[in-house]
Amino acid sequence: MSKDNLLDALIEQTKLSKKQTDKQQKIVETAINMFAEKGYANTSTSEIAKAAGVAEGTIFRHYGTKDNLLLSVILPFLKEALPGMAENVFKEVVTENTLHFEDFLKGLFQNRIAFVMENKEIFQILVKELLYSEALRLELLPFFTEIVGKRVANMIDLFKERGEIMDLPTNAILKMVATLFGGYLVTTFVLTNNDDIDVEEETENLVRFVLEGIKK
Amino acid sequence: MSKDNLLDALIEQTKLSKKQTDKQQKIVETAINMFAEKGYANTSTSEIAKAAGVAEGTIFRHYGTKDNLLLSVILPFLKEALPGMAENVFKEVVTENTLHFEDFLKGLFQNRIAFVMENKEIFQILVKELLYSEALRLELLPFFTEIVGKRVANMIDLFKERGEIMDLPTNAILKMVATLFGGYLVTTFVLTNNDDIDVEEETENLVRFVLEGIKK
Amino acid sequence: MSKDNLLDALIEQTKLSKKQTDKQQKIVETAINMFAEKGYANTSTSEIAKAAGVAEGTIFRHYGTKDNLLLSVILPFLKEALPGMAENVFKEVVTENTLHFEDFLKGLFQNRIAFVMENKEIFQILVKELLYSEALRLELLPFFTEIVGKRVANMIDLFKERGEIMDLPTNAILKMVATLFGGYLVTTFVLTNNDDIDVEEETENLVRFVLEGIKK
Amino acid sequence: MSKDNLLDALIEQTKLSKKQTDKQQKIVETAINMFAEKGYANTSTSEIAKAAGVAEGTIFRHYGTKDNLLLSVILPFLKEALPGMAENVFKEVVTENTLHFEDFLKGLFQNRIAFVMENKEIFQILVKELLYSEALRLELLPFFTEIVGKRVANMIDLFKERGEIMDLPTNAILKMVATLFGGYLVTTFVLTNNDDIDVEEETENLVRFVLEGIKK
DNA sequence: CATGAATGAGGGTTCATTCAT
DNA sequence: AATGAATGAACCCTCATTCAT
Repeated sequence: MSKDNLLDALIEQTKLSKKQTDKQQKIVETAINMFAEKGYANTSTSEIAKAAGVAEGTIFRHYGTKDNLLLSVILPFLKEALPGMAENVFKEVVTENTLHFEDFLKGLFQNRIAFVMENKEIFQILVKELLYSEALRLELLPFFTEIVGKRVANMIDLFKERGEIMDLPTNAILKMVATLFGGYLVTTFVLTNNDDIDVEEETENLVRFVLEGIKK
Repeated sequence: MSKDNLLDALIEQTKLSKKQTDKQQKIVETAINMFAEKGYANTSTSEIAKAAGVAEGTIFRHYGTKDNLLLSVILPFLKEALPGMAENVFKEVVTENTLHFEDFLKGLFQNRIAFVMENKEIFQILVKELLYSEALRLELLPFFTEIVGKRVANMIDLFKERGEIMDLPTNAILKMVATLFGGYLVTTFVLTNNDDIDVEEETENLVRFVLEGIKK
Repeated sequence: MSKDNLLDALIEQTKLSKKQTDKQQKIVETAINMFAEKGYANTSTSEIAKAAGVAEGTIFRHYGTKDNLLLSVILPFLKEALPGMAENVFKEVVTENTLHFEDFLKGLFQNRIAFVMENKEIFQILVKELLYSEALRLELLPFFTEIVGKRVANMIDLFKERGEIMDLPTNAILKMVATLFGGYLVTTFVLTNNDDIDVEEETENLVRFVLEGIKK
Repeated sequence: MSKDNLLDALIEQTKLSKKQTDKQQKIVETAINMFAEKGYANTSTSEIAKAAGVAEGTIFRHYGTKDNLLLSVILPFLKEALPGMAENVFKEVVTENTLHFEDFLKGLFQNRIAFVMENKEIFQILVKELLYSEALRLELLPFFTEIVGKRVANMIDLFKERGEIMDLPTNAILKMVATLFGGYLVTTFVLTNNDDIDVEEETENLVRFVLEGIKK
């Protein structure tokens, strides 16, 4: 990561979104596939160029750096996954029908699983690089905790007040739920490459587990 | 991973365990630190050599390839973590005092957390490379499921019969527990570098969550 | 230098002097600044294009090659500095007031210092590339000796006959004077970037040194 | 120039002077020839490698950087040319036989001309890069003025007191002499590649010119 | 057993130049 | 006339690996 500040890059990119060339699109597409498959460090720009049917120089004309190409792949994903999510998702998910925490959880899980399924490859890249690059980790994790964590924490607090949730520290609850759901996403979409998933059923299982555990 | 069969390598290594030179020990030690910190792909053999106070040739004299050095780092860990665990751990954990599933779970979690804490760096390497290398993934995951999964599944079955656990498919239960515990280990020891953990308390939280969920 | 013959280029250019576009002018201007500052080899056409506010293609549309752009920068300077000088300068400098060699020398030095000061950047480029490019050197130096050297030699001969100058080989005298004056120009305008110079005084010093040396 | 401080590099290098491999020697030799001929910027490391009969990697194994290779070429030259000169040369040159300034000047010129002749190619490199690289210029020129300039200034002062030299500002005199001699070295050994020089005679001419000028 | 010089394939990147628009 | 996307050769540099000592 050459960019010092991911957020700045994110914002800047939103502005710049000049229309892409055909070649550019092909490059990004190819890069996504290859990064997802073999990891960023194990994919060479010359491979990408060849696979994209493009001269290697073309990559650098558009993205300047390999690092930057990675950013160009990740940022649009983050842009939709994080801040966007914070607002839109919760609007979608939390409606009048959300009578119980269970409903909220189902909505959230289904929505996010669907999103990751649609962007599975970028999700794979992100997870891999998050583990491999401390820089990325340091920049992204707090950001994530801040934006997403807080919202969910609020919901937990809300339903704690309504008496639906155990009287444990919100943070502890949040951590458990996040760990489980994160673990689920990584296991399902990165470790094993499950393509046909019954989202409904998986969600059901996750939510039941979160709420009731396994004890009879 | 150049080795076609991790298991063969594992077995072979056990035999070969010829006594290590001082230099060899220093090399492996250094490699562990650097692989854990920067990832396998981002660590060069020359760096390792320099940091270990050893000539670069020495590394190749002992390990032949860089890949092989990685194996030499990972295998002893696996050797203890997997098959060894299967037997010894369960012996330790499942005693006459294990009256309830809760006791089993506590014992297992505590034992494994302790083990990972003792081998944190190798665990980091393993997780990172598991994501980065499909070869490693393909070889290790089934192996893991087979050896460890089965044992735990047996325990679940046992306590299902005793009426302590919900009447859900054993696989589903296993998956939830594994996802949560795996997610916990990765989050705690790879994503964030938590050094001071109250194992007792963390275990308590995990077990309670697994058993009862969060619903009041 | 791709052009085989600088003189031909020079002559040709004189004819072609078609009116320049605004863009063209901006390109040349910018090129002069950047070549002078960082040297020809260290300045890329894309840098020039960006700094000139012009598309990179535009440079090549007008100048064909980077080499040619360099020529387009240097040639007009040479055109005025060399053949032009030979005639005009000597007309200006050698008048009825030129009673003594001292007067001639003062006039010549002042005139040329003024000229270089007005074209300092191109002079810097020329000196640098003269050293870096043997082709340019081979083409320019004989030319220079021929055109300028001869004229000055004639003057030296003239004043030798008048008994004002030592009875040494004209060539030896010429070489000394040229070395000193050339060294002066390079030191002052290339090596150190002296901006405020008392031309009068500097000339005075140079001339006195040439004529009388430093011995009491 | 990546090294921030040429002096530090110079000092450090003196210490490190570990014995060179045959290949190393060949590399430096070849680099000297090619840098001198075509300039640093126009010589590629692959060319050097090929010409030296060495793998390109070998260059970088020993010198790390192309910049560093340049330094390895220049520094030993400077080490002998500058500080060494300051002491040794003046000891050689200024003896009891140095009755007059003329003697000093002859000694100095002859000695330095001989030195440059012996190291003609490195001298060419140095001059070229001095013009091309502002960094090098900024670092070297003050250093040069300080070490060498001062010594000569002292001599000038000495002979001014003895009444041998005109009563002009020492600095003005120094500048003239330096400009002439520097100009002479550059013209003779860089601009034109004079191989057979009658050092005796050239020195004679220079000294006479410095002392008496050209006026009858 | 240990060294470290040497290798050469490959990596990311730059750049002058071309050409369709 | 002007653009700027595209090119591909060349550039500097890294690295796992080999081998003579």
